[in-house]
Amino acid sequence: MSAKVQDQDTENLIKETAKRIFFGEGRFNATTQEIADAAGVNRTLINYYFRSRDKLFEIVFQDAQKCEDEMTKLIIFSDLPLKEKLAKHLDMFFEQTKQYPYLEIYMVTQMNQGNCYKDPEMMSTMLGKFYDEIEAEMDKGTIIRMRPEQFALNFISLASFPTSMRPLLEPTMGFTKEQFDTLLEERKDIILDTLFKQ
Amino acid sequence: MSAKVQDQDTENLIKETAKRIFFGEGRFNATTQEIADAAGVNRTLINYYFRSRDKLFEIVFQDAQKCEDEMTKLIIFSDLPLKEKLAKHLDMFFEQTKQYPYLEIYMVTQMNQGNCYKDPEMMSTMLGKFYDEIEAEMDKGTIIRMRPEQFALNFISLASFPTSMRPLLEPTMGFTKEQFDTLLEERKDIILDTLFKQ
DNA sequence: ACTTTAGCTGACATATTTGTTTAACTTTTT
DNA sequence: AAAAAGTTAAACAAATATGTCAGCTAAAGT
Repeated sequence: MSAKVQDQDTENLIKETAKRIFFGEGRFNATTQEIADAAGVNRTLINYYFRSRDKLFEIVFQDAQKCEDEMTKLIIFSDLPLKEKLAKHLDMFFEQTKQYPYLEIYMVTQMNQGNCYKDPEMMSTMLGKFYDEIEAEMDKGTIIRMRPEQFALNFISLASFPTSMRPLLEPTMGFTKEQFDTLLEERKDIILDTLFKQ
Repeated sequence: MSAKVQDQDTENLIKETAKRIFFGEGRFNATTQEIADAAGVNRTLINYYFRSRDKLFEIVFQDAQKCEDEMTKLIIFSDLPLKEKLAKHLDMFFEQTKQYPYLEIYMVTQMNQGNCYKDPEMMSTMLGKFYDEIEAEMDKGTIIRMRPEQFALNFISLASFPTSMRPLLEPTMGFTKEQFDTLLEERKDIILDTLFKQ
């Protein structure tokens, strides 16, 4: 039993380290040796626990993706008014992308290579519900009229882009790490103000 | 002389092919053989013209980046009112990202690995001018008040995200290629309507 | 205390990719 | 026609990364 505990420990250590290197630092081409070094374990342990580098990557990827999806589901299906729902999603999202800023970017490069794990069923259910709520707000006049898909795109753009492109934006716009953090903290309100009529 | 022309042709053919594979198709790990095959030339020609795969990549990358920068400069320093300036930038930008959707994403992964070629001098000049114009619009009351950096982030987010994340968004949101194209074409007006008060 | 076994390691074999070299062949230039 | 530049093919060396395997170690079970 406690053998299994130790197993879990090392296996998990490798997994978490790989996740950090891949999606926290954006080093998608990191070698098994680099991952092993970062985790402080022998390289062959990666093969021992995960068979191959590809499998490790796959597991880590699906892991991170599932985590994000669960949260999104939880918020979307909550009974809050739309604006509060979005506010909550922003909180969660900023937290998540702070830890793994490169996850979305990686998903983009993989999606077109056929490595996709999104559940289209769930996705369309969630989007449908989301679109309905957006239309209702437009009827109420709290947001300007447009196709709900466009509103959804606006929201996800305003939320995702600054975090997922941070490594590019921060130096390009001449910010220090601290300044950019401040900027991001202010963004939650900015985004809601931009999306909803004042 | 015409030897040089032929030289230019093949050299350019390789360059353009590599650019397409890297930043058009997002296959950042494409081998020299794959590039040569796609260009219909012998693999060793890549070494002949560019010494190494890395040099080729570097040249192609800087090339694409310079192209984008030139356009941006041209528009930013034009004498149009802000809203029209942004409209023009959107036109240019959608055109560019349609051709090389993966360019920005790649820049993100490279920026933090130290491979950065942005001119900070020029950047801060452009941003300064941009911020001033934004403040002027806020004074006029055509956009809601916020730090100009936030407005800039809003703009670049709304413009960039849907195109640079297209490979992810299109299937996730359940669009066909045609539907997504339509969506993007509508976006120019949507973005301006979202950023400026009605 | 002894055996078993999971966890772990070093060495090796293999595959992939890259860059170089040499020799031929073609086209262009002189 | 000769020379030069462009191009291809084949062969090779070197580097890098990956996966396997036999065997070692230390903890768990008996």
